[in-house]
Amino acid sequence: MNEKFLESYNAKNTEDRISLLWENSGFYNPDDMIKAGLTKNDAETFSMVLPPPNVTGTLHTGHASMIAIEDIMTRYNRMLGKKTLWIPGTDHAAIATQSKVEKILEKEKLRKTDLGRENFLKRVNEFAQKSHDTIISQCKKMGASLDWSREAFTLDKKRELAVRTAFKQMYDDGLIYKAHRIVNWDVKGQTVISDDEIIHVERDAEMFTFKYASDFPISISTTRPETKVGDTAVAVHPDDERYQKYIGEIYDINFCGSNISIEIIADYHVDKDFGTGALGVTPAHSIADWDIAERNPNIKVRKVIDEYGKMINCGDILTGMKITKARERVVEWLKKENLLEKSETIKQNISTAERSGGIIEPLPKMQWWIDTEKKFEFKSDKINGIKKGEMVSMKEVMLHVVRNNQINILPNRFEKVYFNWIENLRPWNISRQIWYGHQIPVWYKGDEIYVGTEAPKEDEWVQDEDTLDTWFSSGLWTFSTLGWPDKDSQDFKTYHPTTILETGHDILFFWVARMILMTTYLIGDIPFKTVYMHGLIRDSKGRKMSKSLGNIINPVDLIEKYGTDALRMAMVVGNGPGNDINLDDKKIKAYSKFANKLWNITRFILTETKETNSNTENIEYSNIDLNIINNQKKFIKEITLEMNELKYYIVSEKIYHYTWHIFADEIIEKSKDIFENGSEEEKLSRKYLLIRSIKNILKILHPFMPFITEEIWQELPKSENDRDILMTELWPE
RNA sequence: GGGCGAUUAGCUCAGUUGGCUAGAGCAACCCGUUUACACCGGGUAGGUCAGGGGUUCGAGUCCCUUAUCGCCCACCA
Repeated sequence: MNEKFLESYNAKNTEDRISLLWENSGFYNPDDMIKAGLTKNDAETFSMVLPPPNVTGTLHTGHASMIAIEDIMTRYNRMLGKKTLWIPGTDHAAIATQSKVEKILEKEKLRKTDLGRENFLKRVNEFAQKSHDTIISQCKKMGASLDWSREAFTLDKKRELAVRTAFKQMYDDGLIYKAHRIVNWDVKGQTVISDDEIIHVERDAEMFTFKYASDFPISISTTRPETKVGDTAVAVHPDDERYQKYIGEIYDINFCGSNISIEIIADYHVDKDFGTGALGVTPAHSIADWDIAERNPNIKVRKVIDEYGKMINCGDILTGMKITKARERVVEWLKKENLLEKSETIKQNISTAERSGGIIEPLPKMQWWIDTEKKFEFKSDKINGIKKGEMVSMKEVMLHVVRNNQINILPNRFEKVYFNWIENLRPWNISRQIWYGHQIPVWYKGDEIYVGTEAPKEDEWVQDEDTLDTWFSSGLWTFSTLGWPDKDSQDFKTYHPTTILETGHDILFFWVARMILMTTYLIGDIPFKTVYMHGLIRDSKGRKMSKSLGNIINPVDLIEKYGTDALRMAMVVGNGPGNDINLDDKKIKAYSKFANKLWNITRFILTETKETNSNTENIEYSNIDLNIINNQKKFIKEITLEMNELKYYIVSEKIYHYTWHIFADEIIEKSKDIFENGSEEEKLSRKYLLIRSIKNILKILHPFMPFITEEIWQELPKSENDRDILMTELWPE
């Protein structure tokens, strides 16, 4: 018996060493498993991508729990004998990373424009590289059995080809188009963002009720008086008797120094009972009003706010003013002109940008869009219910594959959320006015336009300056990591579609939906069969972990303190799909005790079975022991079923319970009596039983607590039936 | 405004298709140092399963309703 068993279990002295053993074995890579004869060449496959962490910093506890669950899936399936591939990678995260670096530059009193595009990108790349290295080492500390030989980055060369290929195909099919439409403009971040990157924040706002002019027949209400110089209509409900007589009339007015022309129109969108029942329509600076203008094509669009949040094109008084200043100025003017009728404080949801925190200023702009409603020719016969060549829209396919259960989302309730999102999906704005990301693969030369995977050879072609929404490249992730667009890629043929996608429910729309969109369109197939959504990790009081609360826990600190195995168990036990869990130090501590318990169990067994042969097959077991073996088999059968149903949160607890309270408290305790008073046959039988049991326990516990189980396995006497590395063992029956 | 979730022992939570005499970990209390383990063992106490109503032979589990907390979505100016 190795001397280390004379002391308590020491995770610190064990985990890095075991990590190296696994890595050097090469067995994270399914090809090496096959070469070594440990996996059959024609075995069933299990494949999964690691949701690529953003290179914006370090991993948090949420990542740690994600890695724990996914590694359990991976190790379990590997032990089932499947060709098992878990692909690592990181995400460039465009806006998120760029804003992070801009914030760092701010401290140096620098702006990105001071550096210029090239130098700025150099800074971002340095930052991203550092962050990447930290993330990778954290993944390894967690025991993640990721195949590092296949590591990918959303912004590397191979992924660039995938992005450009996808873009070109969508462009050629007319699904990607350039259009002048109203967008969500982030004044602070100086870029457009998509609808999903908006965070609504409730705030107090002043709502003013007034008339444009004393001879204007209808009063309107607004919280944004400054935008009223951009009004081109007043909309009333078609059935509103108060205003019907005015519909169709046009009024030319001088409003706060600006000449405006207002047509009174009817639109069903207007709520008769809200405010005055009449809505001042500002098509250029309100998304809802833009829609009204689209329904009423004679309504003009007048842009009065520019990209810097300043008033433009609106007369001498306001032009050049900042928005907030202009608001005060208009109110002042209204008062002076005696037009203001009412002013009250109301609660209002204001749109802010997820990353910069700046207020969103809707304004019209030329941008690239993806049309999810336009029909295209479907590419394959792989989706039940859609035939090759059939004309379908992305929206339809996205709904179809989940409705007809070709993709299952767990827990099920998220399917409803998913459907609701798709049904209300607007065109997806994919261009960003930032520098870090995939530059749009479009080149211009005068009026000519070229879209392709490479720049045109001749001179004078200038590439579009915008970059793509980061989710465009992550949408391709399940297949861009497997060699697509190379149609001969062996990985793609073998491992796509992936078996499962495990991720947080906060990125259901951002990522999961976009992967389904991209894959069904480009490949004509699903990206994964099952979506498993884990919950958020909160602190011990159930609060979200955030910088402002100062309650962020670094998983590496927890690992230092309790060991990775204990942390993994704490994150898995009781953590069912979709539910948030509170992470308590006490819980992790409990599982570090469990690791020690297992260690002591091993010590006892090794001491008692010194001279026993390690082959436990074909033994004449006593009746008592046969009974124990049968119960153990029943137990393994039971948890195997639950493993297949992805119920790790139950299985982990059951193994804990079995190991401690059945195996240690009952079976081992009674063994002492047998070794003292039993017959020779009974003693021998019991020794074999203990060896057999500990091996089985190590195997079933291995996906959950890989380090300690491997460490013990390495010290156990092996028989010819045992494999050298527990990670490569087969799941017991 | 729409949708979803949670409410089970002092604390954190399990409890899948209705069969439970309702479980686990931590905390508490009592006993125990018999060589695997005091990071331990044996034991005790603690719950009208948020409230109310219903379906059923039977409900923590299904239905309705109320309350509280939380989350997501939404163009109410």
